[in-house]
Amino acid sequence: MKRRMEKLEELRGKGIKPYALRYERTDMTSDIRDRFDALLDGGESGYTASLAGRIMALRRHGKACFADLADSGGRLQLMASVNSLGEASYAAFQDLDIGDWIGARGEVFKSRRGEITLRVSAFELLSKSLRPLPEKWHGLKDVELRYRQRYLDLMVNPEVKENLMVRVKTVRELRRFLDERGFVEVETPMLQPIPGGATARPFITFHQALGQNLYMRIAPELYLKRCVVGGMEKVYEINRNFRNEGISYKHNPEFTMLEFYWAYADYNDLAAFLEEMLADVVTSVKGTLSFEYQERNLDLTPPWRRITLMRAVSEAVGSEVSTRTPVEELRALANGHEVPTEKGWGAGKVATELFEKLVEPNLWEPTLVMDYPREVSPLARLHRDDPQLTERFELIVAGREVANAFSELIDPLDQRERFEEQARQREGGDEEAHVVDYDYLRALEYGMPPTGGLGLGVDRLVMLLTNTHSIREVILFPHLRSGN
RNA sequence: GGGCCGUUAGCUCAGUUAGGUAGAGCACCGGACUUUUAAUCCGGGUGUCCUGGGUUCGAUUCCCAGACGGCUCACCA
Repeated sequence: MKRRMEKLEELRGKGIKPYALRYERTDMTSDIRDRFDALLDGGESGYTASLAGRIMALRRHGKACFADLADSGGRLQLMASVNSLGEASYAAFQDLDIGDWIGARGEVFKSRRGEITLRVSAFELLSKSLRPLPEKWHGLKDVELRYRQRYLDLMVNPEVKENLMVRVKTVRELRRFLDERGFVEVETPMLQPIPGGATARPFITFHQALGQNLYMRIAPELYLKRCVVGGMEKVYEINRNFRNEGISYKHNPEFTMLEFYWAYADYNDLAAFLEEMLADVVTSVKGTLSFEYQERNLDLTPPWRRITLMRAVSEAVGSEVSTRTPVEELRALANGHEVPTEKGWGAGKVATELFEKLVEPNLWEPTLVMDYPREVSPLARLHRDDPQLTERFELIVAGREVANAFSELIDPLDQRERFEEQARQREGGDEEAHVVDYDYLRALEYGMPPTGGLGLGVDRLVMLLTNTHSIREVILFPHLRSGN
């Protein structure tokens, strides 16, 4: 770094500006590589290109010098020599450092060893790099540095960019799929006076002018449903949710969620739609529905297995349980399987806990778990055949929840009761119980059409598609504790 | 928040078994070299051994506390 600062001063002394304004680029390295792939070894193309990018490697050979130039399309070799540049300019080229941004112009040829190369006849320094790059061969492995200085990770570890592109494509394909089916994307508040739509601890912030607390949203759900009340029959939003919970390999404080609401549809429609959507999106992104995840095969080809939550729990505990099973019996089963319970919990919550501890981690192939208990689903419509259940399902893949969907609760009186139940749980010490949202109740009182709604964890889907273990591998700048 | 593990050069890592302030490869600096591509050859270690305290004649090494990270458990998606 010290040496490079000196170089910077030397350059300025020679009247060379180390930070240029612009450069007239004619081609990307990828274009050149595709276009002249068929050139014979040692052959000339007769084409003159201007490339721009960062120098990633330098191989100096006295009166000739090779460099690898990286742009967003890839890398291309440059060759500079006294013959091509002249003495003075060649000396300046030799003085470049790995990491410098340059623009280079010259004819494209293929070297004797078959490498497509630009013979530099003119170049200019576009931006001087003052810090040495991480090692070219081993790259940057220190995970802390990789996350804290992601720009370095992006520079030297190609798979980081590949994973990012899978994420970009996934989001793009989700949008395309929904747009093609008449859904419209809206933007609802990130700052909410009442944090609703999920049960989670929110981040709290304060609005000075209003003199009141606002909460970073934990879900867009209640606002999207207000859109449906207003007559928007197919709406969606892909954006961040914020939850003030623990950080782990599958949790980041801010994460990306797709939520859509579809008027006149129920949860059966949603299940079929989800199968179609993921099959379409994943095929577009990966070219296949069957791929490896964490050294096991994963096949997302629909139709997916469907099982009710009570059925799954019954199989796991080895005895029949249903919504008629008394809470004491469920507790006894939980104890027998070393699943801890808390005293305020009802039968529905205990059954769900049994499912999450005993069944969910073992569901590898995509599975639609149907009919969650009423007690754990304060915004879902009661099941048409059993009022202790709701018309709700979750999609579990590789042991993790990927999507959550239900026939929406549109009955304002029922919704009021459910909120009041949640309020009692809150008073009983459950900090994450849902807060009553009176304005939302008022919206429902104006009438909401029968609607199906679905939420999909985009980061978790991308983790599956990139075969990554940690959510931090699919989020560009994951949260870490700030150092001193 | 709990448990376990880790932190040494710009990067990737050795090492101090048993206390005497440290080494390799790449990168970097000087030299040779006009088709190399992890270029090669010759010469050169550039360091707050995470931080603070303790023990000791002496600590990067041993002890204690802390910071940050990883894995994991708990909460959650």
